[in-house]
Formats: sequence, structure tokens, C-alpha cells
Amino acid sequence: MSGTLVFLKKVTIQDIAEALNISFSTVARALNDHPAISPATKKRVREAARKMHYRPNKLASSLRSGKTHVVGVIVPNLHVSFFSSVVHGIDTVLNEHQYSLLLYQSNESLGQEVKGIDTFLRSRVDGIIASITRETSHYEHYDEIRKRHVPLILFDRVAESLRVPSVRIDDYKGGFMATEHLIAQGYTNIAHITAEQDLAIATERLRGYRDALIRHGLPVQEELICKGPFSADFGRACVASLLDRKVPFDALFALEDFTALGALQELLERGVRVPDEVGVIGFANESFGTLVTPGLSSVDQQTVRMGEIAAELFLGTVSGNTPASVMLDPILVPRASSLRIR
Amino acid sequence: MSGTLVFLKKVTIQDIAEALNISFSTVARALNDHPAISPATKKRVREAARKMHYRPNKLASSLRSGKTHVVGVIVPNLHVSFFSSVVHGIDTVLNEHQYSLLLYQSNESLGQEVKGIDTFLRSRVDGIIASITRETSHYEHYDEIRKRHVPLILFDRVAESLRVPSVRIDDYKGGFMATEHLIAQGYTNIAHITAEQDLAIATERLRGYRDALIRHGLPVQEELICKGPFSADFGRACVASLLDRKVPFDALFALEDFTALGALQELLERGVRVPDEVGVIGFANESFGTLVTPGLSSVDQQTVRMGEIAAELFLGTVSGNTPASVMLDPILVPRASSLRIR
DNA sequence: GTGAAAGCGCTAACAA
DNA sequence: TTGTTAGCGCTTTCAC
Repeated sequence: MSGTLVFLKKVTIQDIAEALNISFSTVARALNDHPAISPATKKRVREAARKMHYRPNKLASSLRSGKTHVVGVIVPNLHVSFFSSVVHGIDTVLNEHQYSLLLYQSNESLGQEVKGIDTFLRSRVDGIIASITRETSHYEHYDEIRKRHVPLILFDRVAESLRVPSVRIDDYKGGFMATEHLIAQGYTNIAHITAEQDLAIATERLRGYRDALIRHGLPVQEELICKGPFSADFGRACVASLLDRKVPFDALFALEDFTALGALQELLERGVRVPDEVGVIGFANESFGTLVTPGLSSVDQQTVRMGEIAAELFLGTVSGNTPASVMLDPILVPRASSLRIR
Repeated sequence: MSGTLVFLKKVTIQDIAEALNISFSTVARALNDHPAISPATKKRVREAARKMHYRPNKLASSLRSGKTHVVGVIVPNLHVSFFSSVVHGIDTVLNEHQYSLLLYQSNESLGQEVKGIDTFLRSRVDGIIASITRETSHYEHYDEIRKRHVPLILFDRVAESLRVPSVRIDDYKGGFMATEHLIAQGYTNIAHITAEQDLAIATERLRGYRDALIRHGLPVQEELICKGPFSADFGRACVASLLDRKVPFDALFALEDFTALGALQELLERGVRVPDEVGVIGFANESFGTLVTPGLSSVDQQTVRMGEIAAELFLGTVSGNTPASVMLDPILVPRASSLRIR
């Protein structure tokens, strides 16, 4: 199969130069397609390089040129599908532009975040794309990146005070769209599940919910707003509480899909028909949304696109621009759980 | 907030040496905690380094020392939760040992895989951890890694012919366990959904299914084996076909969870009670398994652990060992969909 | 069109 | 205990 293993010895432009009896700087120029080198020499050099299994040493060229063509990416946790999708998007675009991606997980720890940035700075990355840790409350470590003239791009979790190009989704608009969609389907008593902590994504979606109700002349009923932890269980608990207390409601918008799913299941198990009696919509467009019955309506966060844009923002700074921040529009994904008008 | 931005100029050990009026090699040794340097000088050097915002240049030290402390990781697609979990595991262990992770997605394309390896080799990574592309049929590019004495570790998708340390899950055992579990629950007419292509994961799980039946004295009924594409839809189609043709069966083992979920939904929609009339089990332990009703039984592939082991295998080669390959045991995760004995 | 030479910022062998 | 020196493999300026 793989035959005998003949180990390769390291070969440098020096070796090629010697083999061809020319100077090593000519070899370097030929390999870099320098215009001042004759086509004939270029051809000879390239053939020799191939035959000798030459592989340029990026360390040497980076050290000399000051460019590594490496971008550092910091995410809280790859295990979360939101972040792995964004990294996927970042990588796709970077790869098209010959950049490599150095990855670091902060695990929502400030200490890890600082360590990641330190590693990137030592590695002399050409740029850093990051999503800030929940724990982060001061930003000196991010400031240091800029002090070293390393382009910094933030996504999703953004620190306004850093005044750095960033990309995130418009959570307010998402909350507004979800609620407006329910209203358009004829629902009028719309409950909402939000977070108990003071999280931007939660408060923005809540604000969108309130404003959509107001815009359409519906009352904001505080007893229809459940506050709790992010979880399917809390979705169930909220629905159970509303039903038990006999609070009338005919639709529910949960701040994220897992919570919405819990709510949906509780409704079904208690014999409430969805979407006829109660409509349900979530947020994030998790992959299970198409798999449950009825299909769970949601709001798509364009995660891959977010990554692509983050990478494009970085490429923008490289070509000398100072790109503006991008606010992505969420996309409504209506499915059976909230469609009662055919 | 972030105050005035004072840009930092590059500072090297030379600068520290000049500031302290000592030789730059003393500075280097002090920073590397060399035993021959007096505690006093070490302290002076470190303080100066901190004050001057010194950050060692990894490029220079790597070029000189021949070690980059970077490991290249190639995965087919980060977007797939299986792979992002493995990368999470790899990163966790590497990080503990001060290695950085350079990421590359092959997107199931041989060309990309070759390009990724080329990039890694140019970057002089200290090792490569990879899962082979579906498209890959020859292995010269992997062979080149070894010819250059770069440690190579494979996970999940392994090429035996490369004779390289690897880690994967025992799919045969997983298929066996799933089937045996159904048998233990008293099911006797167990259907199986497998892939139409000739994929190792599918044929191994199928083999486990057959052997478990045989071991427990049950007949292998070919009409109970559906072959089709991986998808929830095919799960539905298989169940529909069995029911329509009135083929008697009282349990179903699908080669992966999405397919199992489709099957489960088709059963429920047709009024078949799960697990009382028919038991269902999938494979992969996808996160939605706990979210559906009834909870979907599955077989866990220990993805994070697989990544951790891959990283440990790499660390093993670094410390001079030639680690053996690891076959991970799958873990049975019984949930309501297949539990009818309480 | 090609060559010579300096230097990027470190590590490490050799001196003192 | 500290200093001197020689590279690692490239890029790039200046000659010719």
C-alpha cells in the first residue's frame, strides 16, 4: 500500500540553489514568481523544488516579513452549535484567502480568554476574531491587541466600549418579528419566556416582544411573561404554571428553541392543540426544529453568515479599511407550530 | 473606559538587555528560567520585561528550536456536531499542555485535505490529528506527513494501511449492544435501518445487529432490514413500508439518531405505541434525544473523549512512545423509547 | 536577470 | 554566573 517509508530530509532554498548552481536569492525570487526572473529559470527552479520535495518554511518567511497569515479565533465553547457554526463560516472565508485559523476556547473563563490572547500575540497572528466571555468585565487584554496594531473583530458578544468592528444579530428585531408573526396569525394573548439574568440577548428580544405588541395595539400583560433559566424544563414549567393558574393565552414566544420545545411538549401532553389553540415560536433555529411534530417555528440567527462576515471584516482591515460594524437581520422561519392560517 | 490608546512598539530581548545593560543572552536565559542565572538578575529581567510589555516572538523561537507547539487538526466539517465535539476534546487536552490548535476543514474534499496537510507542513506543526475525508482513496499525502517525521494521529475515519496510532469507536460492539438491549427488553422481531452505501460505520453496526440476534437464538430476517440514505425521512419511509406490508416487527434499531427519530415519529403518527408495541433505539446520542417524547434511546459515541484520546496519543508520540490505537467502547443510553420493563 | 549580504528574534554551544 | 557567537530559513535592499 504505502510502500517503503523513505524519510525526507529537510530541504531549503539553499539546497535547491546548490543543486542548480545558482544563488539562493534567485531561487527565492523564482518561487515567489518575481517578475525580474526569466521564465526559463523559474521553470528549472520549480521543477527542482518539486523533485526535491521542497516545502517553504512559513516560520522563516513570517519572521522575516512580519506576516503570518494566521488569524486567531476565540470562542467560548466549540461544543455549542452556535459557535461551531460561526467558526465554520469564519474558516470558509479565511481559507479562500489563504489564511489559517488558530483556535482557542475560553470556556467562558476570563483567565482562559486572557491566556488565549496572550498566545495569539506571541504567535504574531495577523488578526483576532473573538466572542467575549460572559465573565469578562474589563477589557484591558482586548485593548492590548489594538495597542499592538493587531486587527480585532468581535462577533455576537460585543463590547461597545472597545469601538471595534463587529458583527451580531439584531435581537430586538428578532423578538419583534417573532411576535409580529404570531399576531399576524391571529393570536392575541401572547406569552413570552425570557431569562432571569440581565443578558443582552434576552432583554433585547423581550424589548422586541413588547414593542411589537404595542405597535399592534395589544396590551403588554406582565403575568404572561415568565422569567427563568434557559432550559426545556423551564419551558414546561412556564406553560404548566400558566395553565394551572388558568391565565388565558393563545400563543407563546420563547427566547430560544430548547425552552420553546419544552413548552411545546407540555402543551401537547396536556392535550392543548398546537397551533390551533396555542401557537409556539422559538429562537435560534436549532436543527431539531424540523424534526419535532409539529415543526417548531423559529428565528434564524444566520450563524454561518455571521462567521463569514466576521472574516470579511478582518480582511477589510487588512486591505486598509476601517470597516463598520454589521447588524445582521434575523430570518423568520415559520413552521407548523405557529401556522394556523393556511 | 479604555482610555487613550498608546501604541506599543515592538520590544525584543535586545531592548530589555540594553535597558538593563546586560547581554541579550542573559535576558533570554532569565526569561526561560535557566538554572545558571542568579535569582537577582532573573527578577530584574522579569520586571523589566513586564514593564516594557515584552511578548516573546514564537516565530523566532520556533524557527530556531524546530518546535512550534502547534498541532494541526483536519476535520471534514465543523458544522457536524460529532466533529465539533471531538475538536472540543482535542483542544481541551492540547491546551493543558501548552499546545495551540491550527484548524482545517476538508469539507469531504480530497483536494482540500491535501491543501490542509500542505499548509500544516509549511507551518511546521509539531503534529497532525485528522479524520479522513469520505472521498479519499489514496494516502500519499498522509504518507508524506510521516516521511517528514511529523506525528500523525487519526480518529474515527481511519486508514488501516497507514499503520498510525488512531482512536475510534467500536461500531460493531455498539450495534451489538443496541440490539441486545432490545432483546433484553423482550422484543423479538427487531428491524434494522442501515445505509445503502458501503460505509464502515454502517456495515459494522449491521454486523453487530446480526451477531446479537444469532447469539440470542433469534432469526436474522432480511425483510426486516431497510437500506437507504441517512435521514429522518428514510426512517419514516422504512417504518411506513414495514407497516404497509404488514411485516410483523416489535422493535427497531436505526444506524443513527435522525433516522431513528423519523421512524419514531412515523410510528407515533400511525398510532403505534412506543415502547409498548414497538421499541426504538438510535445511535450517536444526539442532543435532541432527551427532548423528544418518548425520550429516544441511543448509543453514545464518546465524542469528547475521542478527541481527548487523540490528543493524548499525540502527546504520547511526543514523549517518544509509539502509542497503540484505541478502540473506544460505546455507551448504551436507554431512554423511554425502548424501556418497557420497569 | 542575477548575486551578495544583512537581518527578522530567538536558542544554544562555547568561552570566559 | 554571564557574554560572545553562530545560525534557524527566509525576504529584501543594493549592487552589478
